[in-house]
Amino acid sequence: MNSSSEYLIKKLSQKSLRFSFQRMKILEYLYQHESSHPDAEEIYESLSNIIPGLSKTTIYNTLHSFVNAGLVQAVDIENSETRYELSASRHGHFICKQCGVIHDFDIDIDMIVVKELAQFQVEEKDVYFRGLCPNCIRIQNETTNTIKNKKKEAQDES
Amino acid sequence: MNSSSEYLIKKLSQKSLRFSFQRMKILEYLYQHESSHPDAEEIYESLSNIIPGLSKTTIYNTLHSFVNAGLVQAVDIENSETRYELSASRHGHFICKQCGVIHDFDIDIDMIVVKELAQFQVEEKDVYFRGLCPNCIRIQNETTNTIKNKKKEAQDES
DNA sequence: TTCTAAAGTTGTAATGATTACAATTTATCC
DNA sequence: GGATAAATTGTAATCATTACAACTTTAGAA
Repeated sequence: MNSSSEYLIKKLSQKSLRFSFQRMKILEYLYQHESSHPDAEEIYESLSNIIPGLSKTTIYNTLHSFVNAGLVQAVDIENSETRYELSASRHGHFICKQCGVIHDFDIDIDMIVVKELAQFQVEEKDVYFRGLCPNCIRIQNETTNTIKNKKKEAQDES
Repeated sequence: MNSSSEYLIKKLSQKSLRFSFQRMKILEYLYQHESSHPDAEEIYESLSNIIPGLSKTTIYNTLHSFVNAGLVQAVDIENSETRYELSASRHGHFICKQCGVIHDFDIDIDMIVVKELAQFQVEEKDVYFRGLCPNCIRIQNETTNTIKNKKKEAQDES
């Protein structure tokens, strides 16, 4: 057992969770794919190659355990699959409506204090933005220009 | 056809949508249940009594049309069903993890400008808070006190 | 080290919101 | 009134997630 496993064992036991190879690999996967915000399916597909006989139920169980323990955060910006990321400093999430890419952005969410909610116990704050990412804006503009040019050509010909 | 239907016809035609009894009733339902943020199922159950033979597909189709037209907003604070509300001034949504009630709160979302997203085209901004509502906090405290009292009684008896 | 109970894993079946689709009906425009 | 595109309906399919029961592994006690 290597040192990173020992570190994880400590980390997990602090949260009353037991160590397992599956859990180690799932957490490792999230660590190595921080920016892509993988969903359960993606994690399952990738780890199936490393862990023969891995069950998708394990992926779901583990992710839930991690979320409950505060190790991992669920990103529910899509109404289809839940995506996951390691718990880190709070930030906002932008999702591109076109290509689906999720982009993290810094935002001081703790700064957002709502007087109206004084009597409420606010435990989680999520800021979700939706729109077009720079890449998709560029593609859209190129397409629009092509159409305009085609129209112009047609007019010139007539 | 009464005046409110005429108003709706105008409103719908502005969005290139046709009038129908179903659409009128769905919009009416959302209007009369603004604070409860109903989901498709709830709308369907309620309107089935008024519109015999109503199809759930119609509820989904209509809600999608309304959202596309900007008449209605989807609230995806729960990872299960999507809930709906009439488009109004932007506000935040708080959901109670215990009882599921959704509470709207005023927040100047337009104020939230993220320099990092200058190259992005931000079309929608959602602020979702999660935690406990005042009512559930009260219930929780009462339960806790009851347990404490029971423990104390047990100690006193021994 | 061995034993044991609790926790984790697995596979399959079920759930439940949402969508696809084709037939029928309806609204709008001429 | 008739034509046409749009809306409605009902049924079947989809797909992420959960329920559950049998089996395996972990962690701590003996």
